Amino acid sequence: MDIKTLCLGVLNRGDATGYEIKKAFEEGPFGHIHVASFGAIYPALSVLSAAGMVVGRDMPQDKRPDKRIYSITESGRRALMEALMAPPDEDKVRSDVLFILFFAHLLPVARLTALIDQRIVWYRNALERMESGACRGDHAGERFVHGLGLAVYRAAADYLTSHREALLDEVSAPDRLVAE
Amino acid sequence: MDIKTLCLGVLNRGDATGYEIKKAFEEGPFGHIHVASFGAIYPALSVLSAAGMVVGRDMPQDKRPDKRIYSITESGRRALMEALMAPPDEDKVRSDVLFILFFAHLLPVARLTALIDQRIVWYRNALERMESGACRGDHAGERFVHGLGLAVYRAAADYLTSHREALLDEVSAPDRLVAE
DNA sequence: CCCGAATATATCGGGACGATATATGGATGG
DNA sequence: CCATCCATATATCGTCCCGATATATTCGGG
Repeated sequence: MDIKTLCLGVLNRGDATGYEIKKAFEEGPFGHIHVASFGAIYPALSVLSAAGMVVGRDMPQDKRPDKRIYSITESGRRALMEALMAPPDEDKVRSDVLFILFFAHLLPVARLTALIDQRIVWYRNALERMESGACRGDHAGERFVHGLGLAVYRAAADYLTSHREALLDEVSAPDRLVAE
Repeated sequence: MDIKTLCLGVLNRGDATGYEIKKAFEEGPFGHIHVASFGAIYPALSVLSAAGMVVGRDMPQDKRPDKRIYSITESGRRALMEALMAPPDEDKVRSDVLFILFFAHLLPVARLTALIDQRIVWYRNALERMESGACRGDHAGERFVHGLGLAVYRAAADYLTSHREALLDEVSAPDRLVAE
């Protein structure tokens, strides 16, 4: 799914600035679905604008930098629908933390502890935010995907909490030195 | 985590070719942790080789294309350790399917059904592969991360199975036409 | 009072992805 | 029986994206 389609998807829910689109992929309704960077969003909005799939209105602000509020057009909605009907790519995950934890036996126990504890905190914060309903929508699909995100995050947080001790015990066991 | 580090991580578990490294990120022990493409792996191995962090031996084969088997060096292990001690980046997820399902109210019910059912099948296959132990390792961290992957995939599969009907009912309800 | 965080847009370089090329053998199927 | 696809194996190349950086201002906390 290219960035242009992602922007159209966000704008289909309501008008937004580039900055607000970014937030939708950070802590908003798309938080656990997709990432997107400024360096991709702003050029994508320019291209979409030139193609007539979105229109932007400049909103000068006093106490803040000027905004440009984008709205999706009929042509944009058609392009979104077309993209939604195309065969989806495979999911792509990149987790530095899991990669590092994979090599737990090579790491100091203090680092392992910090890594796992920080991750549990991260999940707790994400769950709190998502449960607060700040990013829950009206449509069936939004609630379905939101619920899936909650279920997955809860499972991960539970696993980390319940298996944390066992891992730390295992890597700090005395026979580790012998095996080494 | 850049591709060079990912390659070093795989090679730290044992010698491998570029092709085998790719498979480790598809169906191997890193399957649910990280993605990596050929177009990134082969150049990374060349750079690592020039830097002396891996060494490659050419293995001519009769009935197959020739292989180049890489091994990690002491210098490569140091570089891996250094990368493992650096602060990890945030997790990055890209899920076309979840993005599409988010707009369930815009899609034909047949497409929704196919999308969800295919996804359930995908999770079942992944779980079967992971439970078979083909990609379970010896070290504590490998088993920990493996277990986390299982827990998360099971939660996702369960959620999809148990909420599938409700979503399909909701989007095919008669009042959908009225609301439209 | 200053520093950092938040709001807001824009650009640029480096790097990864995905498609494609090449070669071949085994399996699947019409 | 032949054709087509899949698996093995490496390599390159264009396109797109990420992440860092620049710029400007306001608000809140230490």
